[in-house]
Amino acid sequence: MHAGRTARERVRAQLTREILDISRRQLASAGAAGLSLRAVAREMGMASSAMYRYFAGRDELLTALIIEGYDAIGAAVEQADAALPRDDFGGRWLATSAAVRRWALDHPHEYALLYGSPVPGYRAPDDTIGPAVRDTAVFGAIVADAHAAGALNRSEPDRPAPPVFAADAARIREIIMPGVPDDVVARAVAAWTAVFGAVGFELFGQFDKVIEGRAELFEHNMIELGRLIGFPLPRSA
Amino acid sequence: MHAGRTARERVRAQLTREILDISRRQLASAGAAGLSLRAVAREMGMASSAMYRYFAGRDELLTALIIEGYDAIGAAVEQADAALPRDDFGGRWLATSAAVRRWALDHPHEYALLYGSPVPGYRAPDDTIGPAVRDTAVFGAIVADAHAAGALNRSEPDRPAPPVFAADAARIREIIMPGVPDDVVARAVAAWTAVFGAVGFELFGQFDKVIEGRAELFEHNMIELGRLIGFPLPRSA
DNA sequence: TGTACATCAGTGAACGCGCGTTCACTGATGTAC
DNA sequence: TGTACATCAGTGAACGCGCGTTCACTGATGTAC
Repeated sequence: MHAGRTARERVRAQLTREILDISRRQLASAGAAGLSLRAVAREMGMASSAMYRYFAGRDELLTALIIEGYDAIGAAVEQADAALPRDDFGGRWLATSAAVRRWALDHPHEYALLYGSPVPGYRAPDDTIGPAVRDTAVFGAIVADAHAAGALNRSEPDRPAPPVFAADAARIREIIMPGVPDDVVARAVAAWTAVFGAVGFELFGQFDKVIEGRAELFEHNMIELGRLIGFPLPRSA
Repeated sequence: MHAGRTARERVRAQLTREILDISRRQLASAGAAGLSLRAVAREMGMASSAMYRYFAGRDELLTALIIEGYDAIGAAVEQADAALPRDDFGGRWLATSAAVRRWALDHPHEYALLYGSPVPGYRAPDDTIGPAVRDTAVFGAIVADAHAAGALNRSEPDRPAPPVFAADAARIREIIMPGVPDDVVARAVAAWTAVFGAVGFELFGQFDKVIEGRAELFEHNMIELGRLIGFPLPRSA
């Protein structure tokens, strides 16, 4: 199952892959700001000028890495979600948030590229927007499914979302959370950002010398946050 | 009120300040990874070698910036907290979380240096640990005060924290949250990381083209999160 | 108050390194007839 | 099936740049007597 017909096309595809793999590996040592075409070329055993047959420049390479990264974490989250019965909303929430954490721990530098500080001097083109929401779309579907099934119940009384948020909520509803009312969208955003807050703290060192039982605390907190949205979740961990 | 007695000492202190100020400004354009002694020296109108009279090297300069950053955000949070009556626990929570967001928006690159992706090749020395908890200590005091006053009440039933978390909770109690039981510590950690998750998403671009009413959504979500801890908070925004 | 000496800030050249990007080129692969 | 030409991958040298750090030095400031 070779993608291109001619030998040239096949070799090209394979070398492009190799460049991306090596680049991703180099992110780990130098970070995004230090990603260097010359270093990649060196490891490929090619002249640095040959890189320009594959990518128009450093920024285009970065963009490709970002898109692949979003796709990878998105796929991981989709897979975690797909493994559970559609009506196990609490389980799906816990599985997807855990998948985000797992992927982040397994690919710390890619995670930093996607969700950490922006790379100075680099501006992401619009191509990255689509892949960027892949993981969030899974989460949105869980919330939408649970709401449609009438399964979102909270002991906390509901508070209306702020009026200015109505436009944002409408936009979010349209893309990933059909039929979900504003205040639930707001809580969903809160919970989803909290997932990345917890992952970021763990990954970027804020938990160092403070929190040791990280996996357990993460799951515990995800249950609390899931309750905030209203997912049906177990009483005790 | 000059710190040093001799003219030399005063000039030295002033130039050190100037180097730090220029460095901080340069963080903005080049990011932490691109911070360069030579660029700072150029802007100071000095030979690059002269920098070594003030800092032993690039890493020591970075460390100084990190420490000043933690101190600055810590001071901002302290100030926000101090402006409210000690027994207005909900207000103090909202004020401190808002202060974190405010400071981050006002100093995006410093925030990225403190809470974003680690700088590749740089390892923070232990000097940074103390200042790093200054903001968190304020938050811890609010939780501890509220708990001591018996003011933490939730509609959600309590869930015990996971057993492995006991050691972490003890450590946290000792440093910043005296007298607070494990499950409350766990929820406090969840809420505090969620603050930085929300700020990070806003600052690092995840909200671009999605959320416009950011200040309002932030405050709304902080009320939800504050309820999760059990702070007394208003019913409607 | 004045002199002799020690301390320290700042200079400028240099070392050795890496980077992104351009350009004219060689030689291999693919295509049209 | 064979030949002529076009396309494309990859080379290597070069341009112009920036970086951190070291070192021997000059000259000004501070200190002890």
